[in-house]
Amino acid sequence: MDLDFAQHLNAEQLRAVTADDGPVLVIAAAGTGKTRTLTHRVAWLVLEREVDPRRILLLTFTNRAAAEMLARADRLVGGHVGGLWGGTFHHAANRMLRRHAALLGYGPDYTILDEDDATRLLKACVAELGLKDKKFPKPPVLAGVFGLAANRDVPVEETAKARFASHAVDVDGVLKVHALYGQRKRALNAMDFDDLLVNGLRLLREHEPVLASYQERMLHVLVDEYQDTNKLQSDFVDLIAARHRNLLAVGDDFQSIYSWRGAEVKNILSFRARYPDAQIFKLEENYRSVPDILEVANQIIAGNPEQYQKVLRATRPAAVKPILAKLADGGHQARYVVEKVRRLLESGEVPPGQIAVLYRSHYHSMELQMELARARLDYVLMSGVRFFEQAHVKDVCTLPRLVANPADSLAFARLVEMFPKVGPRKAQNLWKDLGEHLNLRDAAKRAQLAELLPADARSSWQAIEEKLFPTDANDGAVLDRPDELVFRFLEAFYNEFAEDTYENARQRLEDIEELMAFSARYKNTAEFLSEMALLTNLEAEINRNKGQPADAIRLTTIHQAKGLEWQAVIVLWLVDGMFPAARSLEEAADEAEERRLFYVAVTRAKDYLWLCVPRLRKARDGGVMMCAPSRFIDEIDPGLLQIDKAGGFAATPPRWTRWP
DNA sequence: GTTTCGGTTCTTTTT
DNA sequence: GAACCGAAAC
Repeated sequence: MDLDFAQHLNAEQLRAVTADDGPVLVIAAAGTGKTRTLTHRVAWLVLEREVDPRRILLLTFTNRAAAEMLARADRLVGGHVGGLWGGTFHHAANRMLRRHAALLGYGPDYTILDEDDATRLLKACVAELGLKDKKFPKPPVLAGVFGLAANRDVPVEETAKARFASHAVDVDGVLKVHALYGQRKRALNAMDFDDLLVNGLRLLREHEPVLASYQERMLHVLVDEYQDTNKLQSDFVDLIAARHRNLLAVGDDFQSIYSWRGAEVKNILSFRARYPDAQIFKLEENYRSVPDILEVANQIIAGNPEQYQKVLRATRPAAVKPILAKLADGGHQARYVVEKVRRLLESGEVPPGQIAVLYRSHYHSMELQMELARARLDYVLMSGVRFFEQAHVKDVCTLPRLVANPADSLAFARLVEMFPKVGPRKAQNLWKDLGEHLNLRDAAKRAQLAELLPADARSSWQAIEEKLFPTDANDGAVLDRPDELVFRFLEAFYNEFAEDTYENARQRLEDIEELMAFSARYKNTAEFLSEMALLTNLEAEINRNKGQPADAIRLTTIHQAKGLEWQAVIVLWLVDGMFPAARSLEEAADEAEERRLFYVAVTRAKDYLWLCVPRLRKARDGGVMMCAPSRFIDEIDPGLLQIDKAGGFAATPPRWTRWP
């Protein structure tokens, strides 16, 4: 099959796509066809260089990016990229680890702990060590410190000391928690997200034959969003690519927004130092945005000192100026956005799916959500709580988890704590009495559990026992199918439990229906559970709307908007303290990253851009406080923006909820 | 001694 | 919302 590469690509892109073997770095500014370049590179390798797709490794930052690129590459080459390894770093590591887990002392069916699991386990560790104290860091904070240390490949002690420098924190205690947490994970046969990367790297470093086989196999390694790789990830890439040295990294240092997770812009800035023979290509021609939006973007980023100087060159004709909307408060902002969205939709020029509202933090969207609901406008929320991490989803996955990994104490505790008269304490004692192990295939073990449960809880369990293990059927079959397992669990217990527990039980049960449909796609329970842990809500959203792309307005954080584009973009709460976020300024003292985040937001827009600046925000005590416009707004030449004072609206009337 | 319930507080960003 | 805390209920 013939593909005319020169016709599909501009000169810059074509040079990158057809580059010779050896290390290649592509600096791709926003909207310059980064994905196009990567997908065409894959097509080029397969079609022109006749590389077997199974020998190409494509590492991406999100599952969505991987899915999109694979689909596009597949279209380009006419369906011949099957077998290409594509996915996130975590996925790639997981894939290797499943195969070689024993080498590191794990069972092949190790459980992946999501954030919620990890936090619970940490909490238990803190309690066990008797460190529960007002002044001791909370589990999510500890998780953050441990994660940062792991991802930067730096000792926990160092990270903890730096993080708690200004507080009198018991660093010794923190280290003890870390050690115990590690032990517990081992006992559970479980890895958290960081362990996947750490152990993936260890596997390669400590087991020469494994490393050699992957190095030999991966003839070409392509990495997307290279500016957001951390130490572990860049080491991983360097190791895998060391044999053939066909490494192509694509990224944009201006869009590095994950340093808080250990990402190092240094990786992209020092690429040439590590690969002196690297060919470097720059993509600067922007096909996405109108010139005024690009000019705003260029001015924003000019405030940052970076090494790869580049200017976005517009290719589109001039159109409307970006709008700076001066608003009274959050309520006003919400009504203003609804009004603008309405007008865009009425004009017929912009479909709902081409409108996005972006913000720094999830909670910034609360008022708008209410206003959109009131206006009966549909929206899709890429929300804070991941689909798979919602309480009800986790509840129904306890049985599959125990089947896959009988040592999974977290799943066990979650399961029995749903029963009456069983709380954390009882669950812990039960687990001990069961020998810290519950194999559901073992009838005697199940009987033992029934025996140990308090009377009120026993009937709950017996209903489950009868549904799951009817005496006449052959036992194992149900257990191997997560959808069937979940379905029976619903019938025996959870439907009723949900009705009693949740106000919105119906909606939650609908989620579970979706979950069952999703799980039916997987061959076995372990694989399904891995995917569940590694997919974010963004991908879940796509799965849920499969077949019919959601034609609704999108509400999303800027972080999750990375790599996406819309005709119309509205950015909320451009106010000092919210954007830039006060916390990120004090903790990391890194204004530059917040500025890059703003740059990412602005460069998502193709035609229309609104920057919203309310004057008042709610204070913690329920009152209101004045706020200064974001410092980033001041960095933009006022002549570039059209000011909208939105005079037709009034501030939200105060609500007298409390007598002064 | 535990579980359960009701009220209060607080929200950065994600695999 | 959901995580936390304190007090009532078993």
